[in-house]
Amino acid sequence: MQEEAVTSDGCHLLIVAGPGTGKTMVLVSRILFLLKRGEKPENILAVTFTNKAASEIRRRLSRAGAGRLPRIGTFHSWAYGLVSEKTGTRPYVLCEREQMDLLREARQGAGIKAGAKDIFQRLSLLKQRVDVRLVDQDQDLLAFSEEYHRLLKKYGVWDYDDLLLKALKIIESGDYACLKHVLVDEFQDVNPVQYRLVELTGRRARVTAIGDPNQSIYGFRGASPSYMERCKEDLRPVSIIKLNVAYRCPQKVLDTAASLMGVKRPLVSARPQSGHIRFGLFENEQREANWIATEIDRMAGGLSFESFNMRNQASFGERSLSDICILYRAKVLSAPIEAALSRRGIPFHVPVRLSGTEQKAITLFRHLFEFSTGRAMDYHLSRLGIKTEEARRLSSFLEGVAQKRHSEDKFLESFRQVFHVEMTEEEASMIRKHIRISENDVPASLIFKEEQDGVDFSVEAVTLMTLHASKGLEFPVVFLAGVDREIMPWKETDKEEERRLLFVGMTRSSDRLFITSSRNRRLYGKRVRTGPSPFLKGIEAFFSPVKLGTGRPAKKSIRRKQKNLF
DNA sequence: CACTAGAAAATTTTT
DNA sequence: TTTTCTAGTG
Repeated sequence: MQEEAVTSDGCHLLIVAGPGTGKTMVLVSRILFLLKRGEKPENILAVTFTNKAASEIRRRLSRAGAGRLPRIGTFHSWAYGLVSEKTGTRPYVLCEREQMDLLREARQGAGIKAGAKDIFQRLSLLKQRVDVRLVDQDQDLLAFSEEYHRLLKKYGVWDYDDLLLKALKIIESGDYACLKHVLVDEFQDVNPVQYRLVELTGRRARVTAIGDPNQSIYGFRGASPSYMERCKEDLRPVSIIKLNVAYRCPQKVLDTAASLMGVKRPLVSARPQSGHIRFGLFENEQREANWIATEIDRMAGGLSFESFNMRNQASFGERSLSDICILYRAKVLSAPIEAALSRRGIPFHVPVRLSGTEQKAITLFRHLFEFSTGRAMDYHLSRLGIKTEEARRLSSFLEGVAQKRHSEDKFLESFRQVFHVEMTEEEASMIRKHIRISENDVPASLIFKEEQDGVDFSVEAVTLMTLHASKGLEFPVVFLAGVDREIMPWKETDKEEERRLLFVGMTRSSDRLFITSSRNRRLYGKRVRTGPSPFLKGIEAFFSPVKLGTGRPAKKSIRRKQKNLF
């Protein structure tokens, strides 16, 4: 099936690829196939949702000796390319923080009482759709939208949504460099504007769309899995290929996951039969966390007692810490787990999250820096509270700054002297910690250190992250923590999307899967009664339960324990 | 405008 | 419980 997907020819192609079926491999191989067949790289475009995914594809292509690479990038970088080509400028796109600042301003200007975040969320979702008329919306939203877009225009800056909308206009006009092949990864995550972009491009080019409707977990930001069905109508003629063999999960995990989704025919595992699924119900989140920590300790060969050096060579049956991940629905749930791991001296890493203060400091620096590159100068000046006149007189100084590749400190120092911009030492150190001025790009640009370095999975540490962040990753040992009522699914959210989220979590495992839940949980300072997630009902038959609280497998009273679970 | 007290919210995330 | 938001003061 993979080969058929790679070499399919003649019309559009929809590849339905379940977890671990070799989605990225097929995508990369197909690009190689097209290149080898003589397609010019500039006629091929591969679209992803994240820069990380784009780099991964680029990396794999290079390693396979692809030679000159086709265009590979996110939807937004594609849009950015179209817009800058058309307008002959380099649009300045607001980061999240800048956007928030601007929308607060817009909220003031429009005199709206409703919460800023709330009204903006609504507007953004609206802008991701093509089938809604703004005129039909309520007065507050209308007034807000008008003021917000007036500000964007005034400052000459863009937001992400507008970038895509403008790109759509360009594609609609037909005035763009022709493509022959467009390949879209994670197709189940497209929002309406992105879908329309692909569909329109598909009238002149061949589309290869790869995705898995069961892994659509971004409905809250406008995505809809329905497009995987809809494209069968819009992209014609289309071949549809399903990849049914999974190379990651053991059969048992696939069967359980299929049962969760109500799928009749589970994927077929190509792995040697292994893997078991254990379920543990605990009294509270402390016990749950302790049990997870103890289990990891044991699996990794007793970290508490072994010497540090022994850790790297996991002996037979033992696990390396980097093989293990703990997933949870929301970041708030990680605290007790982090504490339990720390108590046992088990190293772990969590994706960094920037505090509000850090974001603020970084944005301040971004304004300074971007101002010096000469883009959207009025905008940055207005944010910094510097008069335009004052700045103009210093233009010669500025020319120097962007070119000289100053270190972050030097850069700041220059600005302090010339503009008297105040910055506390605390802020400066936050900036140093997270931001670097790129030495490779021309013109120079800012780089988030974490973004560049990413998570280093070779480090001997357990990985903690949200279920969402785990999509696309794979670990031999997966713990799904806090699979409770009210948490999974989260409060009043879309149940089916939450179900898919659990599906994503379960299918990260290439060997062992642990699911834990708690009867009581402290959440936002309140103790709430939870208990197992309703999603687990109906699939418990696949689990081996864990004896409550102690961490020992329940050998004797399995039946009774199972009855008690719900 | 900068600061702060008190209120209100608190997922999930990328660009 | 902790962080973020916002209106109101200085």
